[in-house]
Formats: sequence, structure tokens, C-alpha cells
Amino acid sequence: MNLSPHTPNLMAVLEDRGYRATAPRKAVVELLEQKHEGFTLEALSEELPSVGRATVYRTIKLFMEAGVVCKLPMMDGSPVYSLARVDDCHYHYVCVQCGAVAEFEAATIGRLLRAVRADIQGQLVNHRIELYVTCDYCRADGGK
Amino acid sequence: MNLSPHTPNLMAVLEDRGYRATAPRKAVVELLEQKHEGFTLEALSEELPSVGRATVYRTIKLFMEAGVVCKLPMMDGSPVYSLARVDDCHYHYVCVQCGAVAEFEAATIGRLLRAVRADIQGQLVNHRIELYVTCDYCRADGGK
DNA sequence: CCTATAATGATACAACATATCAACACGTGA
DNA sequence: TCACGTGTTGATATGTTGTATCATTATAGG
Repeated sequence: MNLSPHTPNLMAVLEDRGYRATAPRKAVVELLEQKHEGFTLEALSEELPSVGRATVYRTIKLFMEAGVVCKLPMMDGSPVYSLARVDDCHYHYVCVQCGAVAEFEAATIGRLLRAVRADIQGQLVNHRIELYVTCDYCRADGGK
Repeated sequence: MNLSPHTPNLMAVLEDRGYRATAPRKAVVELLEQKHEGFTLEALSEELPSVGRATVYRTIKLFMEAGVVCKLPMMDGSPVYSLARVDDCHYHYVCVQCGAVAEFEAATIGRLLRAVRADIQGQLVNHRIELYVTCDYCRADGGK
């Protein structure tokens, strides 16, 4: 893993996985590097009129397979996408108002999972933990 | 709260909330009481050809508002619905193979949230925790 | 039994996402 | 440089999940 936080070379991630560095993909990457937290694919696509919608979805899917982009559900279930900056296991918290996504890492969670494993039937294969917050910026806005 | 585990009187839940006990709703309830774990609304609707799709969705929505039915995302984001049997705060684990849903309660989670609150910016307003397992039954099937 | 209102269901629509497929771009080997 | 095979694109159609609309019907309560 050689993703440097905040400035991963996204195009290289794709090339390392055997994909070509095409113009449409570069356009997606360029946008991604700017608005890398808490975006929707429809918005992304609208901001890239030169790139087909299908290609935007496909490119993001490649990044998800590479573990570089995460998709998470808002409280109502609608999807938000986010660039992952921490390379290994991480969790997200999302602002319920503006959709901004941040990551956190909690050693506590490992302990939680070990404790929970005893309480459930079956073999734990995965888990999902999402926190929903009002971010400081939105709180300062006074709910505007 | 007077939901007796495993056999809640679902129709009464609706009536307590001011809704009528109509025939379509009774049909939904009857099915719900049988296959109460890990179902999709499309499947539910298909099994109730006498009830309109919209009514199935509407009825389940009422149960969700009453806290009696939960909607949770599978690992790929697709929704699964489940009857809630425990009345207060509870969490779910889902079999990734058959979609069966079970509930668990972990005191640990309260501690987790308190610990995490210090690690994140913003005000925690909600959270989501889902565990994905291979249930004993599916494991016995040998991945069939 | 009448009437106001809740509820239904057919249909259309919306949001999010993938499948199809002809046209195109790209790298490579001749 | 050309030709070829394959990866890629984008327009379009389709799929999935869910809600809005609205004319019609059912229901409860006087």
C-alpha cells in the first residue's frame, strides 16, 4: 500500500490494476481529487458533461474495487461516495446535513467485534459501521 | 411497549396508531408473520398478487414508522427487511447467503460510541451497525 | 343508511445503477 | 506505417427499489 494520505495518485491506481489511462478517466480523476468527500455519482456526472454517465459510474466502480473509493448509505439509505484516505481498515462518519464524509479509526471496534462474536450465531464475515453527525460547520450554520 | 417477542399483534400496532384494519393490510400482516425475517418487498409483493404493490410498500412503511419492521442494507447495499422482535435498541446480523436476519444486543456498543465520540468532529446524531455472517444453516450446506 | 375521509391500486415517475452494443482508441507485432 | 485485437466509450435500454398521483372504492361513525 503506497497511498499517501490526501494526494493519492488515482490514475496510477488504475494503471497498476491493468487499466488504461484514458482521457475520460483522467477527467473523472481530476474532479475526484478536488471534491473528494461526500459526493454523489449523479452530481459527479453532471459536472463532467464531456464524459458519459456510464463511464463515470464504471470508473468509480473500478476505484471501489481498488478500495480507494467507498460507498456508504446515508440514514435514509441514499448513497454517498467518498475517497478513502486511510489505507487500511477504517470507518466513516457522515454529516447528515451537508453529506461531508470523514474517516476515523477506533481500536475499540476490534474489541467490540470480539465481544459480539460470542453473542451471535454463525460466522462473522464482515461488518458495517456508519456514524451520522452534524458537522461543526453545519452546526455553526444554525441548521440553515 | 407490549410487543411480545415472536408473535406481535401487528394489526393492533397499526390500529393503535390510528390506521384501519383493512383486508389488504391484513393480507400483508399474515404473510409478514410467517416469513418475518430477511425478506424483500418485491418478493413480498409477488407473494401477494391480490394486493397492489404500492399498498405493500405503504404498509411496510407504516410498520417501519412504528419501529416494528427494520430495513437494512446488505453488503452490496441492496435492502433487506426484517420484523423487529426486541422492542428497544437492537442491532442486526444478516446471513450473506440466505438473507436471514437476527438481532443482538451488545452493551459493548454503548461503550464503543462513548469512546468514538471523542475521536470524531461534530455531534453524533445516529449510527448504523450491521454484521454480516454465514449462518449455521448455510455453513452446513457447504456453500451450496 | 349517508357521508366524510381513509385507503387502494393502476400508472407514472424518480433515483440509482448495470447491460448491451456499435463505434472508437490504443498498443503491438509485422 | 499498417493492420489487428482488444480495451474503452457513450447512447440507449433495462433493471431495481421506491414514491407521487389520482380516480375509485371501502370504512367508520353519526
